[in-house]
Amino acid sequence: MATIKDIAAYCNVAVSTVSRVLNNHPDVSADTREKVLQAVSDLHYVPNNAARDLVLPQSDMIGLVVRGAENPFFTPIIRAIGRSCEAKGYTMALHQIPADADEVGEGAKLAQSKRLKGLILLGGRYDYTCGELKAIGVPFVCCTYTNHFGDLDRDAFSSVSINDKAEATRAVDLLIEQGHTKIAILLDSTCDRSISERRYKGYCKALEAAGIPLDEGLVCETGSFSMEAAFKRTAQLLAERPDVTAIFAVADTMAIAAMKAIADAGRTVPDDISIIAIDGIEMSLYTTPTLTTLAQPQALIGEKAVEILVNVLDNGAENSHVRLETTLRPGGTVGRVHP
Amino acid sequence: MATIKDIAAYCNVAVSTVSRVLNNHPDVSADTREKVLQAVSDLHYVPNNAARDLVLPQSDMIGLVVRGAENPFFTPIIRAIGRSCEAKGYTMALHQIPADADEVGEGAKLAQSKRLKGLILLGGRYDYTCGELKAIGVPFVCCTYTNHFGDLDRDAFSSVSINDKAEATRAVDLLIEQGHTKIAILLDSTCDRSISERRYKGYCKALEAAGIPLDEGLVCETGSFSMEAAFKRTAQLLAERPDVTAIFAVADTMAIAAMKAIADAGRTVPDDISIIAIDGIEMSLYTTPTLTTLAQPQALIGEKAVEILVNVLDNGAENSHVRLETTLRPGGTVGRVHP
DNA sequence: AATACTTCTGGAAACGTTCCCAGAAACGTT
DNA sequence: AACGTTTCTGGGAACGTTTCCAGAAGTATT
Repeated sequence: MATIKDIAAYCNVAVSTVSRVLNNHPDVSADTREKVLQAVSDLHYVPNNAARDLVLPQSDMIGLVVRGAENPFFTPIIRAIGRSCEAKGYTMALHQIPADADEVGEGAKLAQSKRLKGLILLGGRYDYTCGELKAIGVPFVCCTYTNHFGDLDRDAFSSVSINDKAEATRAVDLLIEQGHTKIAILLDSTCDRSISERRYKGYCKALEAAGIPLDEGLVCETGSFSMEAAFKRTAQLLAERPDVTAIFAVADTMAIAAMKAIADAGRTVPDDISIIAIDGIEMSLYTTPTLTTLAQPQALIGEKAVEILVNVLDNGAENSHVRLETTLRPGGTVGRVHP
Repeated sequence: MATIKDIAAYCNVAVSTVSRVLNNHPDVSADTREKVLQAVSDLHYVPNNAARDLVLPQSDMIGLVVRGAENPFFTPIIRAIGRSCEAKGYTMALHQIPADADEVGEGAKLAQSKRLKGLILLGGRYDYTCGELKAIGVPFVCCTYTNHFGDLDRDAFSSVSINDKAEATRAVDLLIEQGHTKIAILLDSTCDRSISERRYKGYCKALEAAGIPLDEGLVCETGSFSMEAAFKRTAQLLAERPDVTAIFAVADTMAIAAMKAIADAGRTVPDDISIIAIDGIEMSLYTTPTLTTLAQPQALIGEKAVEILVNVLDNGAENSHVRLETTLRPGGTVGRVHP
């Protein structure tokens, strides 16, 4: 509860002097500095952030707004962002928002009310209007957004993500190479502008290129992103379509839930059903068999996001859009089709 | 960037009037209120939190300091805390700290610099001194701490957790009931005052009660909490001790990693090796076989923590210590020992 | 018509910082 | 001895809010 004034009174100096000591300004004599520092520790002084933020033109805080933080895919990204911010002299302020909230709108309010210098948006759709974007005023970067901008103003923000459509095609191609033709896709929804939609498009593209007609009965929407929904939807698929031989899941968590449903149905991975996913979460290294997945460079995503943002902030750089590539993490869940 | 002054000027009223409107004070006429609200939306006004926090005696923020947020066990707890805070009119401020940081010390600084009303500490050890605790001044509750207070002043804080020792005993008893005697324990460390230490004690107690001598070679410390470490340590155990028939893991994540090591070694769960754990994370529902675990009431832990804290905050209640019980979630990883 | 309420509004202090500006003190140079 | 430098220190404004206090305007009561 001690304030800077108490410190000043305690050692008979002016508040401005105390402030100088606290902020490591050079023009203060050695013994005054020591005296003040002593008082700080004697009185257990801790600076009041509100006062500091109020007077400072801007904070050194970068806001990280994450929607759906329960997804373990985000964990390493969040950590990387935290670390990178620190390395660049910024502080990360983490803000979780519910899955049904509007990420950008929330971020805008947050940025203004907390005087954030920049914003990183993680996880979510990008179904906001361009006007809202510009109104924010603070630079921001969208992480793991899709690469399809639609009617968005590309120059108004930065982004870092994989090419969802192309990577999905790659994943499905791997199944096709093994002779699969009855390939199901497991996704939360094909809803407009979602990451799933882009991956769904990639799935369609791969099928088309291989001359496999799209089979609506193999498109499995779960309605939500939960493992439970993925589990149930897979069980339903297996019951309805005994001919399916492979599943492409748009997320590792979904794939893991699907594997359980397959096992419960008395089928085997990969002998009866092959499965591949995109994400590369830690947990998917520990399934049996190990999940075959296109691993996203999670740490790199976080680092790049901070790098781009800080570049805009410190050097006035232009907004940019970075596309990263996944790495195939070969597991044991993809096998040759059995006739 | 618009301030309350801009609003006041825009519609020819005093700043105090604007403030009243913004804070829903009753004593302001209907048309003035409307005029101000119009200005607020015209000028895209967003209140400056720093200024508000500065003048207010205390914020309505409850700080949640979590160490090791990458552990999926915490996810539902965090969500429950967020929701409960909201329901009680408080705002949760989430603050992640690195695994090597001192949780309480960090929390103390945070609480003071951000004028938090209360603090919830999640995940971590309790190896701090009592003096530090008291110095904080703001009420706080420790979540998932162990129930052994040692030299701590019980009245200085609240806590909510399971009885780690007793639950561990219960878990190991379940293995013993199935005829197992060569039971390994998988933990990060038996380090003083950690949760693992308490569960280790419970393990020892169960063995002793059953007349099984403690076998040092079956006590598997991993050194860290990571899945990778658990995986490697289990592989080592299986190589060194072919006689082991059961494993008690102090956390679900560790158990899942262990199951992978067992599969890689060509052994089967539960036919060759039984495994049981404590925690009950979502992912452990999707292993094959489903992990048998003593599930902690994660949501309840979060809710209780907030309830206790708010009770102290709002009603000046005494600190209290709540012990919750786990629920056995029967899976398929525990079987009768084969001779 | 005077008084006492009620209802609404404005002025101003306060919160704890930072930072600009002015000036004191010490020192060297002419 | 007078003057410029340098080094350090103090005073005070400013940041954007909230809230107390005083008072204006309107209404009801005597």
